[in-house]
Amino acid sequence: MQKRIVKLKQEGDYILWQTYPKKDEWDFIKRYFRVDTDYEDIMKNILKDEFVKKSVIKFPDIRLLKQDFEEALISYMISPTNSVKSIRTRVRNLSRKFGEKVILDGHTFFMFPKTEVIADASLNDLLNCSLGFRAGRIKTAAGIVLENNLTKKITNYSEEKSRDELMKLSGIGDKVADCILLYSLAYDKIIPVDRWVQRFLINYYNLPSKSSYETMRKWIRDYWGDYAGWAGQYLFEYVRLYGFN
DNA sequence: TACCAGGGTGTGC
DNA sequence: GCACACCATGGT
Repeated sequence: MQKRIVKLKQEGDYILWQTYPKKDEWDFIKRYFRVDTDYEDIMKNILKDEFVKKSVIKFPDIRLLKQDFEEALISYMISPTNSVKSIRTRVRNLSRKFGEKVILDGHTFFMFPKTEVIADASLNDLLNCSLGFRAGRIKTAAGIVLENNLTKKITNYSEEKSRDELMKLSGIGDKVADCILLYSLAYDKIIPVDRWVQRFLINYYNLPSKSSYETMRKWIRDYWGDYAGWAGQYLFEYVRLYGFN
């Protein structure tokens, strides 16, 4: 997918948008923001308890996005043992160093880098983006994605096959694979189980504190079903802001 | 300053 | 299968 700059503005109940480049603007907006999503159906499925209910009330406007596959893959490979703030900084470092520079309305933007640029980058340049031990893995993964034409192929794979292929890449385990599956390939039944999700599963839903990833994945699927990913998104925001009081 | 961060890998059992 | 050390680096 082509990289874009998106300008959004809320006016009452309406969102105004503008993208650069302008070509296929509506197609992009529709896809990226998942405009066709049936929220009533989602709510019908996930509002099963007081925890989800109060999270939805607190953050009613949270939406899942459908992000570019390669951008999601590289971004989430940066995430392990990093804070959200650090991840943002490092993604920005990458964009500033390797991304296309665009000046629009007097503002300077840097697009997220093309995968071939990451694959061809020197390890030293990647390390200068503060990627640390992830730098080599990201460079290698970028190369493999291109060689195997994974971006195209994965759209024809099942969820399981997609996860298997992603986890063949060094630096992608269960959680990162699930992030890519949810945020880019829109498998809405997935909740990527990170530290915060573990905490709310244990503290709210009484799962044993040493449950395996697979155990949690199964529990999530049984309990929330096809739209678990949405429930996870609301709960995640809630516990991060308000903790477990 | 010491501790934690939207985990993954390798090793040892 | 599970436990554990280690991994770079920034933020607080």
